[in-house]
Amino acid sequence: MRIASWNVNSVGARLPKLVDWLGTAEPDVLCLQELKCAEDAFPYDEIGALGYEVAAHGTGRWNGVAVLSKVGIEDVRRGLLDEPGFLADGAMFEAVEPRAIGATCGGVRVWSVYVPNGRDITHAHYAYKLRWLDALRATAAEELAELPFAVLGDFNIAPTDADVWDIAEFAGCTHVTEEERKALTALGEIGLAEVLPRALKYDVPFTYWDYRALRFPNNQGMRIDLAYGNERFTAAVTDAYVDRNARKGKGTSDHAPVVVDLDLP
DNA sequence: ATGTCAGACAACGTCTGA
Repeated sequence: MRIASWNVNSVGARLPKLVDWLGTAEPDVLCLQELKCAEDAFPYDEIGALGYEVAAHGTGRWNGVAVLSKVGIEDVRRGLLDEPGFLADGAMFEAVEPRAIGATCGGVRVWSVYVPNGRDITHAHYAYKLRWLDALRATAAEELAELPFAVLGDFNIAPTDADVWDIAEFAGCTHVTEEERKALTALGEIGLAEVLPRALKYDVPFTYWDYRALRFPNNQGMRIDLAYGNERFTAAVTDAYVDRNARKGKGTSDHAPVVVDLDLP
């Protein structure tokens, strides 16, 4: 079974690239992040024509996650256990955002997650990010005993200093702090381990390169799209890689897909 | 060079977020 994850930065804008990629990579299950569309505006027909069922969780302009599957979708769960919301500038109330969706696909329990960015360590969005990660841990802890189980998505955290092109550039920034990395360690403490992908080129399998400043041609990237699985999941992994080819050229996402191959009993 | 995208909006340019 092939399970992948991709932050597409708008499923509408990315539809031609997404259709192409599904045709060549042929994942059985694909976790999407940053749909940037409402649930009912998802391109179900185009994706369904390729043989995928879809479970989407989205409200419009920001965020949005989905699971696509050729091997069935059951027990869909939208949102985390006690998921915190965010009080946006000028908003009257805190809003829970569409950042997590879980589903059982072909006997594997899969979560597609889009962890809050954090913006700046002094910003309320950063505290929100840490609270959100705590809710993710609690939700995973509740579910991971059954079935092969995995959480895949855009974590907006580089697990080690080597996972950014130049750690000196990130002094005092989000994505590389001790607190954020502790949240990843906490996933380990409940029984999840990271599936480490191989790079198709260069040493580090970066998954994200800013559109600006020629970051991709200069390979100034970050490895922030991650996959964590329980023992039953990780023991079945036969290969994992980042498909940086999907980041090449015009009209691409700023993220590349992470692909995990499994040989499940 | 805060350098590029994407989406929404009383809207063909400016804003927010990444």
